[in-house]
Amino acid sequence: MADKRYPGGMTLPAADWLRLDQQICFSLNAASRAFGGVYRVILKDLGLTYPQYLVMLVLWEHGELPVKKLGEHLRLDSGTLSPLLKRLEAAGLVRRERSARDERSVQVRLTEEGTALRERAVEVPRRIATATGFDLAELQDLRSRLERLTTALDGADLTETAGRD
Amino acid sequence: MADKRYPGGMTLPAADWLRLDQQICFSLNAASRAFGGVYRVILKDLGLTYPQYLVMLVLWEHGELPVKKLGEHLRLDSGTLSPLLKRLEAAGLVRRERSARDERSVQVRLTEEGTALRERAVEVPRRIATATGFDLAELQDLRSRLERLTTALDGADLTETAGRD
DNA sequence: CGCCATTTAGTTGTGCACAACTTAGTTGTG
DNA sequence: CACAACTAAGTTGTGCACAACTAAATGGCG
Repeated sequence: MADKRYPGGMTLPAADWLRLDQQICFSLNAASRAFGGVYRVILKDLGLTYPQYLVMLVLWEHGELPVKKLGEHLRLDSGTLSPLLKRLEAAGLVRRERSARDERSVQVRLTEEGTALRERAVEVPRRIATATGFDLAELQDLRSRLERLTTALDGADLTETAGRD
Repeated sequence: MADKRYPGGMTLPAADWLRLDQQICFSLNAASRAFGGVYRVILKDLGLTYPQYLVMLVLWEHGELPVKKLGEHLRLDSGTLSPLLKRLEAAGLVRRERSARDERSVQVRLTEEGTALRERAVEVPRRIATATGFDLAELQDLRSRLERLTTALDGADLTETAGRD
């Protein structure tokens, strides 16, 4: 119980694992929130929150989409998207309408105003990138590591439940 | 406006920046939430949420702390911590008491139950690390990159406001 | 001492994430 | 066709993040 074998072949005392774990999960969490803070300031001009901006990015790239597809792109479910989209609609940036072909589905499409907002958003990424202090290669590298991490976490087998064997 | 110089000396069309930006901010966000999902499952046994676990980690490492110091460690303010600590107190894991020396300050300390929970928590980090599929060196490296990122973002000068130059 | 700026927690309100559930529409099968 | 299984979106409830604010205590400074 004191030491644990690990993929890299290295071992650490369990007490140190607690500290390391704290550092890693915390850094990720902190970086994510720091990012959110920077976006919050920069997006204020556009009247968007960070998650709303992500939705708009997807719509600018893919055009009209059903809520379901939007959720797949963003890894979000209708519980999060429904109220968010309602706010975007209230802001006049998107419209939601039931698909005629499949009445279960709701198509989300940009309004003229929503499409126009893209012009004002094109400068956001550069400002964000500058704020990170990272160069392009580093950002790309970080992105690929994070995607690998997310894939691993999503596919992780967590059945090794506490007490049982 | 089409191309932007960038620290690394590389350039990209603005439209591609929008896509890249989407990828990077989104991967960080997604990784953070994927982490949260894994923690949620693993911490269920301990009756903790992920932010509550972070608070417990700090308390296990540093012992009794005022809310203010706790917030500095976790990059959180009282608006988040106050209700969270109230829930931890309701769960019997911590106690909060006004400092006698400075009555503005509230000391947060572990109860016996809270201290004892550490024994059951020591296996969490290993399970998390395994779920990431990363080896120790990669995790350390990722952590240091994320910390550098957070520092840069926190210190970023965002005064380059929209319209002006 | 009296007064005011500062500091520390806490409260309120908004928005997001997510589990669990509801509602309505669709599809497959006998 | 009837009916069960499934699917899409929305709703409800809990908890977190954060801005803006309030309340109370502290610490200077004239």
